[in-house]
Amino acid sequence: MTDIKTGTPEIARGPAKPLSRKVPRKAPAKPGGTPAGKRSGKRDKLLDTAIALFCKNGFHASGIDRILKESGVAKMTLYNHFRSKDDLILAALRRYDETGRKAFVKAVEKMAPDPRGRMLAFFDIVDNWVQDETFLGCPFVNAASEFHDKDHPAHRVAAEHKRLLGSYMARLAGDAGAGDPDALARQLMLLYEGAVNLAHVAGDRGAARSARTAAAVLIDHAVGRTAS
Amino acid sequence: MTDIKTGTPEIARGPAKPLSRKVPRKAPAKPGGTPAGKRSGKRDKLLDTAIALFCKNGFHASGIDRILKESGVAKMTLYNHFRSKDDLILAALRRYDETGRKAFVKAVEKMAPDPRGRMLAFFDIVDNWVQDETFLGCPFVNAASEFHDKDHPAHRVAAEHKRLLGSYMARLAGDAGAGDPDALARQLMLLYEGAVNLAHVAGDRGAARSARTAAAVLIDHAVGRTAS
DNA sequence: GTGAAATTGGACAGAACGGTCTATTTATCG
DNA sequence: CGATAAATAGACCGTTCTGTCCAATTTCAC
Repeated sequence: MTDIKTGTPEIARGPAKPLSRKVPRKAPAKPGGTPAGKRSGKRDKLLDTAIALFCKNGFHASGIDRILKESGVAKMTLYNHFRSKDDLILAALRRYDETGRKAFVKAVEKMAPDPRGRMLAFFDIVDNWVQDETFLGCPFVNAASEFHDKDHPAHRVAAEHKRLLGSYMARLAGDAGAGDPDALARQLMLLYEGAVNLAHVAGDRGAARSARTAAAVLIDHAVGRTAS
Repeated sequence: MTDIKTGTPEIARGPAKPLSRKVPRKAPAKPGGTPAGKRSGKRDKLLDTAIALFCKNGFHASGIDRILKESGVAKMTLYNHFRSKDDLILAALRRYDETGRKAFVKAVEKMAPDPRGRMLAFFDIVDNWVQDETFLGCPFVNAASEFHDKDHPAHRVAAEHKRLLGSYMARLAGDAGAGDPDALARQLMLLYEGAVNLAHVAGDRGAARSARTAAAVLIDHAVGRTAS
């Protein structure tokens, strides 16, 4: 793990040494082009188990041995795919960011066709999320909580996740005709962040619905004011 | 620490066994009434050091030995005042809640005399907070992140902290003449929570100012709509 | 089948963890 | 002063942690 005394994360820069002895098997690279399919089942299994345990019990509190036991993978397999626990944490967060964000956007766009409706759908999806019994807070907020150093890779991934989500919201705000899309998006992201965290910390089940109501007010204010 | 396998916090209920051999020295209880003064300097020092380290490095990542070294207190002194590390965490959070919330309210009331001004002052103070170089996120969000179990005492303290802050905001909203003070307060608390967390996770320095702008819109909407 | 790579289980190391115990010193108050 | 309680340093215990090493086995491409 990162040495908390020096505060220097040891895996900040990309891979230096190859992880596996040679090139990992991965795609056979047939000229015909066989679809990659299950590239590395063990790796995926590790990442799935890891992110689940990190979400449930925290990053520091989730031991390697626990992850291995739960995933049914041998220790050396883990250390062939990842350099360290920090590296595993980082990979799990990155994966969760990509898949989670894609799924989120997809759900939003499926729920409403117009930008205003999509901005509101944002909060409907959050409502579904926080009402879920398995809801354990935003994994990226949790990551930033355990890795306070802004230069820590895990914190960086968390910040980037929030930034990308905000960019999407700004695009919607622009499409909706807001005079200052970035300003509106920022305000809506405040409500989003607030809803997720109040739901988690205070156990407020209705946080997302309140956020939606407030969002509607802010949207109308921002759009109506400059559109009229 | 709490056994993460069973998930059962062992210090949920109040003190069962006395911590010190006899009654701690504390106030001499002279009939004349000598002011308590420094009741237990060591205990306070431990709590101060502990909360600082917990904020900086996290709860799990802050070892007992580190806290002792930093505070210059012997290990047995700690275990005479607190039953366990979990107990120390809890006491530190409780103390931070009380002093922090009092200071917050005091600053708000000093900054503006009227309820509407005070609701906005809320966000000015948050702005000061998050702009501070030493800002490390909300300790209670951090606590809830590391102790996900809603029944864990630390999570409970965090939830109570948010609830009390929300109650204060609701009182202001009522005084300001909002038709539904609880609803407005909830919306403003969403902005508060969002500002603190976006500032921390995404490093957004302007989050609190954006929150203030949005808060003004929501306040005017809630008050003007029902007051007219 | 053959050979190379991936995976396995388990032992192991070295450090850090929370917590206990004891013997000793320091401070406080009647 | 003398009694009593608080605080001290440090050894110590059992556990858990990340990470390493190895010999044996399985998987897969050809």
